[in-house]
Amino acid sequence: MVRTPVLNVTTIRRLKAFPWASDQQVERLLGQMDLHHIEKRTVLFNEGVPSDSVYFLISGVVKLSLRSPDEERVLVSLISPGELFGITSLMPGMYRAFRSEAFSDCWVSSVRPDVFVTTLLNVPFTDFSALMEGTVGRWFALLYRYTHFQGSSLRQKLALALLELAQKFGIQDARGTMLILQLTHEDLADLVGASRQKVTEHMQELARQQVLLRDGRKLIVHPDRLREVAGLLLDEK
Amino acid sequence: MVRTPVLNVTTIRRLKAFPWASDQQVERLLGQMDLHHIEKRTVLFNEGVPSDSVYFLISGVVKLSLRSPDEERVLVSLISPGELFGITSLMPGMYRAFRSEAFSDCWVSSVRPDVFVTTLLNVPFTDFSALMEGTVGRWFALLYRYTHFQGSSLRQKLALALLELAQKFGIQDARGTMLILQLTHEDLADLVGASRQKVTEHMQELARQQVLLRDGRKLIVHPDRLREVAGLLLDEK
DNA sequence: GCTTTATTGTCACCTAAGTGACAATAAAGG
DNA sequence: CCTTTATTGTCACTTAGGTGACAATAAAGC
Repeated sequence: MVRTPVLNVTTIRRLKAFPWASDQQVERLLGQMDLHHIEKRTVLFNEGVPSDSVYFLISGVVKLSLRSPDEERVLVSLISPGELFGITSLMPGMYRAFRSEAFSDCWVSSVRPDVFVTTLLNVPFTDFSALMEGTVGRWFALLYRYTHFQGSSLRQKLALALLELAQKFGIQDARGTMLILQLTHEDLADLVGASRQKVTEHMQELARQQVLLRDGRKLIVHPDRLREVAGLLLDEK
Repeated sequence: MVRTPVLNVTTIRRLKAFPWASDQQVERLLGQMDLHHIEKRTVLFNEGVPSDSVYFLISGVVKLSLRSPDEERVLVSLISPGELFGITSLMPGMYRAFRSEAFSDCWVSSVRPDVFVTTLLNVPFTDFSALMEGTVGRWFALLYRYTHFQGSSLRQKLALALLELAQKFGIQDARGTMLILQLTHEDLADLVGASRQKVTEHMQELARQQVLLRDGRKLIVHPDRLREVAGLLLDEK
């Protein structure tokens, strides 16, 4: 038999959550939060689905994970009681980046992100959310790249890094996306955490396979093929 | 001779920065922003120093990097014009996590984080900043771990991961910090991106060197020694 | 308590990537 | 245009960590 925990201001304070918020705000927030019991190994959400709620962990442990190119699971993080998770929902139009599942039996609460923000900050959600995207959106993109590096070969890491560069520094060209940035193989090596020599070898291989081509010292890449090399599903990112 | 760029609403719009903000807000923000020309290779800030301004890149490319355990530089990210960076300053009491330096000659503008937030969001900075910490602070900790994984040996990655777990799931014990979480070597392997077998080997090595000890299937770690193994400076994190 | 299943320990062997050491180019500076 | 310096290309050799295949424990279920 499972005993339903009480979700009140005292509980929140004990978990050291939202320490800055007033009792009144917490009270109002709680009125909008629901409560679920989740059994070990149950999936709360999967990567790729739309982000529509913020979660709050009351008890137990939640695991965030990711599918690596070779079908292995990358364990991204373990969430402890009192933590918020699923916060991609605070940015506009985001999809879940990780799968979340109960690592042990859990009590979890969820709220709509707009309710969460307006209650605790008294600001329109769209404004907040846009500001988040413009600021921490960058961090998120970095986290995306780094978590995907896990369990990838150098070839895949290179593809992932070039893809990110193409989004940031690419301009359309008849032959593909040209990077308006002179990067040496050494720079690329520092970016993917590899040796200069191996980067040279792999870049040549990628050029031979028409994934990219070099025009002098400018790079022209083919995002679709890079995505394929990186082992991403075609709809990802 | 360098020509000083004009920093007005038109420039901001052209760079597609703060698309959600009104002309009025942008105007007010610009009144509070200064402008610097930064020559290639100049360091804007170093990791470890207090975070006291938000930066906005007008032209050129800025590089974010990190010192890895073996003194190599990890290239974390390249910033393109129109992007904000140095946003650790939006969270309370944070230190810079990366070094930022001009990758090419740049024009950069900076603002005080409180001015930035109050102008664009009309909310007290302390409230905003506390909310940021409670939400995206997690992402930041993850990014910290993953960037530090770069260029680390399995041994160092394990130490880093255990350190994070100790912070989240550790309780003080006469013999060190006990993890109130049953993790198998397989879980740890998934967390650091390694094979189960090698994790077993390294965990034994770490136990032999008194960095951690096992009480049944519970782990007791020694954060200071872990920090040492991870190759962090003693003041870091 | 005994059987079953999960976890840990240990090996020999394999492979991707690191390393050092150059030659071959290409760019930059005068 | 020529010299200097930075970048790329190539290769043999080393090494950390992956892999498969077990035995030895420990935990869980009945």
